[in-house]
Amino acid sequence: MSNEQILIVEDEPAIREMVVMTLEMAGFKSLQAADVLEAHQQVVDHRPALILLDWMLPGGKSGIDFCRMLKNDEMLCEIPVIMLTAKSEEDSKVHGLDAGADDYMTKPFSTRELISRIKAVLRRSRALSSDKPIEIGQLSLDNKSQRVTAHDKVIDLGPTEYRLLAFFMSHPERAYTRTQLLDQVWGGNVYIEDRTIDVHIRRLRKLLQPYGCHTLIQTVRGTGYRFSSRIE
Amino acid sequence: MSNEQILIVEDEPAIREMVVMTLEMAGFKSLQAADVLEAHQQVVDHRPALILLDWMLPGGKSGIDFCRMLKNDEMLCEIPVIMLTAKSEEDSKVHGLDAGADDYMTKPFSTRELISRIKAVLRRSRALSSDKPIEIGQLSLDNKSQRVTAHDKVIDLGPTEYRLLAFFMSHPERAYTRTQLLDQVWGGNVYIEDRTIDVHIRRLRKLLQPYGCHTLIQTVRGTGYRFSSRIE
DNA sequence: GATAAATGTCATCAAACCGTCATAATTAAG
DNA sequence: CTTAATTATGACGGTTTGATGACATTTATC
Repeated sequence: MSNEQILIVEDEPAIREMVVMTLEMAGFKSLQAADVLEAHQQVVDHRPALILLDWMLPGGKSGIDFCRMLKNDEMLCEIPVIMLTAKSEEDSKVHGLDAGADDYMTKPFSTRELISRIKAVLRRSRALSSDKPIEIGQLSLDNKSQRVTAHDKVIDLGPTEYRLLAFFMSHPERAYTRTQLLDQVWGGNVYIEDRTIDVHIRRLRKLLQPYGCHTLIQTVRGTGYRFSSRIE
Repeated sequence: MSNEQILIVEDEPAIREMVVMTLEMAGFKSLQAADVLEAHQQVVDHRPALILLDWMLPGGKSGIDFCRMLKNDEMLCEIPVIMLTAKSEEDSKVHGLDAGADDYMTKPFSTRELISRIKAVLRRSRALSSDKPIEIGQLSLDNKSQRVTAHDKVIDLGPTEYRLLAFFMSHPERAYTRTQLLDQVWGGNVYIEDRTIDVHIRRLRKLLQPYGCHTLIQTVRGTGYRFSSRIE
């Protein structure tokens, strides 16, 4: 049921048109907005499946603010957001992710890359709600029964470890800061020490160790952690 | 596929048409309704084998209300319901199940997934009304004679324990919250304490214990319970 | 109407889970 | 090689959660 609409929020018409073309060639329907106000209208009216959001926008509110607002809205926070930033604003990567964006891209980007990222994000955002288990390496996480198995053996995780692993497995191959993990796994507005993450990572690793899967959770020094099936 | 009619309740004609097409390609007959009023009419007139129900509907009554109403109706509560929700309303999956829905899907969804879920739900609902008992592990539940046996010995269960076990055995390998169990087993809108579930679980386990089947009912800490033949 | 079975609620207990800290180990930089 | 920064790890106390037994009320049965 590909009623999938993708909203592109971008002030420069040329870029917007280009993206729309790309999207339609790939079989997506698209919506457009030139500023935050229009964007908000479109989101409320059509509930797009994904939002491409320029970091710099005219008017009082920037893209980051808009993203924050979305992610704080109970009804809208599940819509995945890909932030678009100019190369000179590279630093904004971190800020973009902190605002709750699901991915970011630096302009200029190739149409191929755009489509592939969009598909990746959509796939990810569906993964958890689907009733098929997520399988990575020897690990299999079944959200329906809330159970994790490795080599067909059931691994008994506590609630928090389960949520943490579920997040990692639905967002693999990318590093997250402790703050991001707190936001995503614990949910916003918690007053928890950053370092507590270390302890939960430790516990998770310990539980995965007997199955040799602890190597999947990798430390990214100076940043945080990453779940990856690639060997470090 | 026999004379099975599936009712799709959805206000947007485009989506409705697409679903109808999908259903017919898979060999199902279909009925349509755009709002709760029409839906009710169709249900009374044709008694469909299954209902696809949009969560958001125009008019005073929402899909959830309609579902609750069905599940409270002695005559209609056996008709399985699959709730359709927009992606951004993901939280509603809990509420959907709480209202007594048998499954939920988030839009947009693939036609393949739709058909597979429909078949799964129909299979489940047939299992209970079929002549053949449900057998899991050593346990056998025969809905015709309303009896449960293990190793050919009859286990004497109270009505509530029987319904609880019947629900579990027709929905294995999935974690349910206490609230969901209340709505599914006790029927919607009951004013019963969540914790009461614990007691019934306890009673059920105690009765199954002599046959070693108590391990089938598993605690999912922080969530609720699960019926599973896989060892923990 | 009396007895027995079934059911919902509560109080209590034990286990688990979680967040924090102190300290050890590791890594990076000078 | 030293030092500073960062992460790993073990332990602790408080809190939450589920298990369990007892009890009161309702329902069914004779």
